[in-house]
Order: sequence, then C-alpha cells, then structure tokens
Amino acid sequence: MKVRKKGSKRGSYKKGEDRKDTILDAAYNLLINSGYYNLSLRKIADSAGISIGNLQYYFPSKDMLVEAMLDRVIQGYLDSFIEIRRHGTPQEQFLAIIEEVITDLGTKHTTVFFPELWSLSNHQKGVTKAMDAMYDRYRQVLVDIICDMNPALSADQARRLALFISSSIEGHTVFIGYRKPWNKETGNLVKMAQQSFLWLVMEGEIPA
Amino acid sequence: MKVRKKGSKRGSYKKGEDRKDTILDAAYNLLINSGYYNLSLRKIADSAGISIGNLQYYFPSKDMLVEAMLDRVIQGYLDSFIEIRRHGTPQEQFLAIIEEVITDLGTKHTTVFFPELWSLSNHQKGVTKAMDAMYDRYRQVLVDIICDMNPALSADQARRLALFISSSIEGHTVFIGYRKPWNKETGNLVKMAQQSFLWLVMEGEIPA
Amino acid sequence: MKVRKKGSKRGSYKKGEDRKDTILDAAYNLLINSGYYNLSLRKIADSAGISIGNLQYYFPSKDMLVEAMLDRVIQGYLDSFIEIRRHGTPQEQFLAIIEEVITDLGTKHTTVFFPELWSLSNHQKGVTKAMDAMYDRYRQVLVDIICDMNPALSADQARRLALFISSSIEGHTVFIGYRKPWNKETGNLVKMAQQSFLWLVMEGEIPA
Amino acid sequence: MKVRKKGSKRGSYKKGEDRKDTILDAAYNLLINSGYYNLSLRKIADSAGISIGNLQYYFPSKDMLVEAMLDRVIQGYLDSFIEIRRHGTPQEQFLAIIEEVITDLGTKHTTVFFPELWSLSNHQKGVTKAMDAMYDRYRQVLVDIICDMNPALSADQARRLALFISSSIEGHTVFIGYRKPWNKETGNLVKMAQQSFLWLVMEGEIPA
DNA sequence: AATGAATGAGCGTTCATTCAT
DNA sequence: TATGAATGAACGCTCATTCAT
Repeated sequence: MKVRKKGSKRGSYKKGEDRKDTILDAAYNLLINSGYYNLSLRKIADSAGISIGNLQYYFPSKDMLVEAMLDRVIQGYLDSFIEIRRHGTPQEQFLAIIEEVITDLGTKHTTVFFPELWSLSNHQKGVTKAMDAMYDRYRQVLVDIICDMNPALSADQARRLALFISSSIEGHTVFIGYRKPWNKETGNLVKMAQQSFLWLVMEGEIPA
Repeated sequence: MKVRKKGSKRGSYKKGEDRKDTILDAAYNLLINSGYYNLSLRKIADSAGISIGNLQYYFPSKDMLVEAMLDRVIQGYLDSFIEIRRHGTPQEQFLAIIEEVITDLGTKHTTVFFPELWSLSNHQKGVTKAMDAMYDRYRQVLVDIICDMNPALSADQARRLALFISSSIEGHTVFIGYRKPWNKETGNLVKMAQQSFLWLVMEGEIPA
Repeated sequence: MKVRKKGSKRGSYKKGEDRKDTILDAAYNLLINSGYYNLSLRKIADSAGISIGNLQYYFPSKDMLVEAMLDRVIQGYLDSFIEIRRHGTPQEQFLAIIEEVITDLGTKHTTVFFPELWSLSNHQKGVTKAMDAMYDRYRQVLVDIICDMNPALSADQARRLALFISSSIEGHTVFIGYRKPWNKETGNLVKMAQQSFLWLVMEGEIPA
Repeated sequence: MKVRKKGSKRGSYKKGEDRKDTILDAAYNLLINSGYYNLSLRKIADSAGISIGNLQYYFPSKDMLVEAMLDRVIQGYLDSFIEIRRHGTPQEQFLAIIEEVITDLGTKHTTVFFPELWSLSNHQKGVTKAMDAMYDRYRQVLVDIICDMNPALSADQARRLALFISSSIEGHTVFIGYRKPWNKETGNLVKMAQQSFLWLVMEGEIPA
C-alpha cells in the first residue's frame, strides 16, 4: 500500500511539512531496506540530503521521528481500509477485503514493515499505542461488514470474529510475503482464507 | 516453551559447553527483555558474569552468537512439537496442538521472541534459514496429523492446510500475546481456531 | 623539512581547516615519535585536544586521516624541492641538491618518516600512489639539472641517472640519519656522493 | 635470499627447536604478506597450527618472538654474504656482490622485509641492535674486498667506502624492488652501480 | 531553517598476556 | 609440551544528542 502525502487541497504545503515528508520518506525506505536495527539519524539525514543538525530541528529525538514515521505509514494503511467498503454486497466486500489484504502482504514494504512494527511495539510504548489504534480501526471495518453479513451475531461476537480473522491474515506475512518461501501459494491461501472465514462468520459457533 | 540444556547423560558437562549455555541464556533473556536492537555483547557478557574478551573466545562474532542462540531456542520449540503427537485420535491431537500452540503465545518469551525472529529473518540470511527450517519441521507435524484425519487429501493439499493453519495461529501472537490487549480472549480464540481449522480440514475445498 | 600550513592569504582560516591542521600535526608528531604501529585515533585525538568523535567528524576513517597526513608531509618536501633550483650553474645546483637532501636525512622527522612511508607503501595502495607521485616529482628536478649538465644524455639516460642518484641518497637514511651510528660521517658521505654522482653524470656510461 | 634452517648436521633437531622454526616461519610469512602492523600472535599461532598458549610457551612475549624472527632472517642474509667471497679476483668479487645484492632486492621478501626492519629499528631498541650488527658484518665483507682492490686506502677510508656503497644499494629497495615501478630497470642500475662504485674505489678522493 | 562543530557513550572486535590443567 | 579459559585494555568506528551561529 502506497504511503500518500496528505493535504492535497490547494497545493499549498508549508515548506516545513514538505521537508518533514522528505525526511520520513527517507526513514521509511531505510527501515524497509535495512531494518530498524540499522536505522540511524545520520543515514536518514544523508538519504534526505540534509544535515543531521537540520534533521533534528524537525525531529528533536530519534523516537519522535520514528513515531512520526510509523504514524504516517499507518495512516496510509488506514486510508486504504476506508476505500475498500464501497461496492457490492457485504459478503462481496468481505471476500474482497480478505483478498486485498492477503495480496498486499506480498509487497516488499508490507512484508518488511509489519514485523518491524510488531517487534518495536514490544519495546516502545509509543509504538504500541499507535499500532493498537491502527488495528482497532482496521478491525472495525471488519466488524461492520460481519454484522451486515450475519445480523444474528452480537457486537462481542463480531468483534471476536474480526479479531480472529485479522490476526490469522497477519500471520501469513512471514510465510507468503515478499521473497518468502511460500509466496507462490498466495492465491491458494486466499481461497482457503475466504471459505474458512466465510464459514466461520455464517455458521461458526462463536463464543458469546 | 522452556529452553532446555542438552547433554543429560552422565551429568558430565564439558566446562566450555556449560559456559556457552550460560552465555546463550543471558543473551536470550536480554533479547526477550530489551529486543534485538538493544542486544549488545557487553550486556551479554555482563549478564553472564564474564569479560567480553572471554565471551568472544566462545563466540567469535555477534552473528555467530545470535545464530547459536536462535538455533538453541528453536530447538526447544521443535522438541516440544515432537512430544505433542502422543495420545488420542488424530482429531484429538489436532485440537490439542492448536490449543497448546495458541496458549503458548501468551508466554512472555514467545510473545517477544517471534516478532524479533521474524524481523531479523528479513535482514540476516543465517536467521532466515534457521527459521524456515524450524517452521518446516513444525508444519510437518501438522501435515502428518491432517493426513491421518482426512486421508482423501493429497500431500499437497495437506501441506497447504498446514501452512494456512500454522500461519493463522502465528498471527495471533501480536494480539493475544503476553500483555497484549486481547490476551483475555485467548480461550475464545482457541475455540474459534479449533472449529474453523477442523471444518477446513474435514470439509473445506482445498485447492489441488 | 618543516611542514608548513597553507592558506597564508588574509590570515583568515576557516575554522574547520584549522582544526584539520591541528589534527594532522598531532598525527604526524605521533607517527614520528612512536611509529605507525602505535598510531591510534585515540592518541591523535588526545594529542590534538579533541574528542575522538570530533576527530572522526573531520576524518571519517583512519585511512583517510593517514593519507591526508602523508599528502601534507609529502607536499612539504615537494615545496622544498622546488625552491632548490634557483641559484648558480647546473653543476652548482646539482651539488647543492645532493648536500641539502643528504643533510636533511639527519633530521629526526626525515629519519623516521621515510622508513614508515616505505613500509606503509608496501601494504596500503593509497600510500603507494602518493609516494610514487612524490618521488616522480623529486626525480624530475634532478632530470632537469642533469640534462643541463650533460646535454649529450638522452631523456631516458637522464631519468636513469636521476633514479640511481635519488635511490642511492635515500638509502643513507637508515645509516646516517638522526641518532644513527654513522651520523657523524654525514659530511664525508656528502663529499663522496657529490664526486661519485658528478663523475657518473659527466663521464659514466649510461645504458641507453 | 632464502632463510635456511641451521643445524644440518646429523638431522637430529630437538623437537622444540623444530617447533620454534615452524613458528618463526609462520611469523615471517605473515610479516612479508601483511606487514608488522598486522602481525599478531593469534595469526602466527593459527598459521603455525598451534594454540596461542603453546606459542607463548616458546616465546613468552611478542617482542621476544619478533626479535628471534629478525635474528633468524638476518642470519640467513649473513650466511649468504659469507658464501659470496669465494671466486675470482677482488674486482670480480666486488662486481659480483653488487650484482647479487641489487638483484636480490627484487625478491618479494627482501623488498618487504627491509622497510619493515628499518621502520622497526626506529622504535624498538632490540631491533636496532640486531640490524646494526647485521650491517656491520655485511660491510666488513665489502671492506675486505675494497682493501684488496686498492691497498692504498686506509682502513677508515675503506670503511667509509663500504658504508657509502652499501647504503646506496639499500636505497634501491623501494624503487626497483618487487612490484616497484622501476623493477624493470634493475639490470641497468646494476651496470651504473658497478661502474660508479668501481670508479669511486679506484679513483675517488675518499676523505681521510 | 539550516549548518558545522563537538561530545561522550557505546558498539563489535582484536589484542598481548596470564594461568590452571 | 600443549591446551583452554579468562582478562582488561585498546582498537576503529557509529551513534544520538547538543549547541553556537
């Protein structure tokens, strides 16, 4: 999923915001290509073509920069979730979202980004919060669709289903992602996921 | 899952192997508590109570130490997989393994270890290899059980099922793991996983 | 031969260049007093009165620092060669240059510097290049004088003579240099060198 | 010039001496290939195929090992000097020795060894002493021949000539040695050296 | 808004040396 | 003799951060 610049109205960025974007783009690319372990302010500044003094004018500490970058990337994913719920019956939407998300796992930035995020979230509180918020919003999209599909489900049950489904999908990152050993199985796994989750939503016994 | 020391025969450790174990234990604990990003040879040596010169007598480079540690932890998980297939019908084994693995996600070391492993595997070849080998062995246990449960399935289909099931389970780490927001849902998710995967194995349409 | 600071105009050094000079001076003095084997960035930084972080702001690697230092010292020697060819007949210049160079061998920094340079040039490519360039320029001064002294010589012959003469002079470093056992013979060796080389240039049979 | 093992009689080395030789050979090869700067006891022990603990049983400190190695190499050169004075008239011997020594400069070990020796001798007293003793013995060979060639010379004058000649020859190491830019000129330089030094001995005005 | 300069801590690694066995 | 284990210092280098300009 592509990270997009915000604020398209009027084409009138503040210069500072522009520079921040350049920096965050540089940081994101370095993160994807080398991992958080190898991410340094020096490399970011170099890659963004500015001095590290100037970089720290925009982001006073590494943590702040990192969190700004994560927020931005996460926002990109959220924007894409919103665009999904548009066409077709709830069931069609449901199957479409499964396919879209699983397919997205195969892109390099998704394959690399999320494990970094999960790892970071275990050690940095600010990251935990941002990540949890993202998944909350993501799951809410699923919850809404699930309720439409099977109105017999309670809100709790729908939430539980959304949690199970989204978790299961995320787990495929490490196995069918970019350059992962089972990448070629992506299509088959989409089919298995669709029928399995569909059955669970429509006919499963969901704990109340 | 607990990492166990090997070499139970005769109680006669070589001194050097003992020291290596101490070092790897220290490294593992630091990894769990601070993440790979904060893992340094100095901290490991301190934590193991030896000088860093001595540490590097046992592990000439950080990479070698890290891979030895990962191999050891992974071996612990593999050992536990082997012990699972002992009692009951294939279906009982299947349900038991799902419960056991999902429940294990809630332990601190599992919750933290795997995201570190997934992240590392994207940037360090030796890690990729060890991780893939581990999951291969893990999935093979599932494949065997699945074939027993539904002999109508081809080897390919069983492999596909094992991949989908194991991936789905792994994905829960980030959400129901130790101190994760949905940790209390673990029991419910076990039930959903069990019925969902059982249905898929017995009645799903698995791509051939 | 004294290494001089460049940039005499206006007395307005850039601050950074000034600091670089301080560092290179410190490095040079340590090289002379302890040899390359004992030359470390820490000692250079200490000696220059700065932190080693700052030192590496100016010279990102030890190799770069060393080569900058060698270039600077070599430049000092080259400057002095240029100043030699000023007064008297070619033969007077020839004798003067022999005396000057041999006498210079007795200074501490020359006695110590050149063996370090020769040794380094065998193991570090960048050093080889800088050294060869220096000796090329040095020999060219001799070639010019030799051609003036004996116009019957071909360019090749003059080059061969310059090579033989300069090599022979360099060889004395180890024996008549600063605190070397034959240092007191310097005057006598100058006389032997002068008449020997003069005879070779004027009456020797130089291979064509 | 090849370094030879001593003690050819009876083929009955003590085992310890044998081991010492192995170690010193390893050290010498490492010195030639990487320079003193990169010479470490670890590498020597590895290269000799023994533990570093054992290495330090034979040579309690690095300095002692290095000096033993230098002594051994130097002894090899001295042995070769002794073999030279055998055939022909003094003048023939004189010309032969010049050719032999200059030609030897082109071998890799000579080209590399001597600059290391010269550099070391400026910083390590034990080395200075061994080196000076070697050159004394070497010059004595020349002194003897020179006195035979021109009996009119005083002992002092002969010594001065030997010093000038030997120094001049050594100086060529850096320029016509192994892989040095003027290596192909070796033959021509031998001729120039021979006639120049011959003239100086027979007709030069040597300071008394 | 941007740069250049500086710091101090920490990194992985290599080293000579010591010592018990 | 020979090894294995251990130390402590130093190495070149990178880092996040600070601050004056």
